Amino acid sequence: MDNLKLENQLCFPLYVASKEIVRQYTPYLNKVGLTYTQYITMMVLWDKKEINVKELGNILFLDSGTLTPLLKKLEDKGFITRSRSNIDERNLIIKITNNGLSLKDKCRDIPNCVSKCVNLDKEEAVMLYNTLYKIINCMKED
Amino acid sequence: MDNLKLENQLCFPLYVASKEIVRQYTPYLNKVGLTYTQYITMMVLWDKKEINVKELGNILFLDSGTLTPLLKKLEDKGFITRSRSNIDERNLIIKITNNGLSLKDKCRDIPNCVSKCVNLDKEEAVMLYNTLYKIINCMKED
DNA sequence: TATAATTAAATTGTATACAATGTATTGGAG
DNA sequence: CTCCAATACATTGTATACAATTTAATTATA
Repeated sequence: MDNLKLENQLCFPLYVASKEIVRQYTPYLNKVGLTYTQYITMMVLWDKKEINVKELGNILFLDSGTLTPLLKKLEDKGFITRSRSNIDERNLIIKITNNGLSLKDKCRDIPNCVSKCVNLDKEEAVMLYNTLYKIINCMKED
Repeated sequence: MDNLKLENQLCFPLYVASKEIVRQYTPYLNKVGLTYTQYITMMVLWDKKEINVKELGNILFLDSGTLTPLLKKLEDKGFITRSRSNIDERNLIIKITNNGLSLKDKCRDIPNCVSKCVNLDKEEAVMLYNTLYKIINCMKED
């Protein structure tokens, strides 16, 4: 068995499924003025209201090279504010605005719309979820 | 249950796992002078020797906007050639070079190195593989 | 057979990703 | 208190991704 054949890779369907799922989100997210990465960033903010870039990066698995320009765009759109911490000027505090909070209502149906395109039964979805986090945690350790 | 919480998403661990796996490949691929996308492109070429951009895009789920610059880079590195078809000048034929063929030997151990970082038992891996292709096929239909 | 429609790549524009580097701030050792 | 290491974020450079448009070649149709 050739271990350098595309059909024998696990990484390839992972890479494709990830891209294609993100693509399914795109038309819905366009309507509310978000990209996929901006959307998951807003999810953290809907939950935490306030967070610094470092913590946000830890949660989203993204670094400042990705987050800095992305957060500036979310600020331009009026969904968040960016301000330095008084306690430690190195920290940039991201706060959600009222505009950003009310955006959540507009996104309410998006997860359902997308999950309809992915016909997994609940058992299969739970299995996938657990396996993916197992992979992620394996790699976190290094 | 809040369907806009990050922990309740299936797409998010998929997105993270995909990125992090690709990142695991990076140091090994650097040694042979490839990026991840170039690597999966070479996998197709190792198998098929010759293919046009359209077919390649269908296999890899990538469009010409991604492939055109990528294939130019692979040509610069001497792993492939790019030439128009005589039968239909619209088609660009990608052919693997001897240099590209011998690159495969240098990549032989890479899948094993990476899979060591992902501690899945065989049953779990097969399940993941099947679920991912199920998702991909669902979305192919639209 | 002229012309319209289709197709295959290439190009353009926008938005990630991430390694590597730079910069400003803070904390700690002497 | 001073200098040095560490930390947080920003910047730079390279490489995807993909929607939308353009260009060139081919096919279908009136």
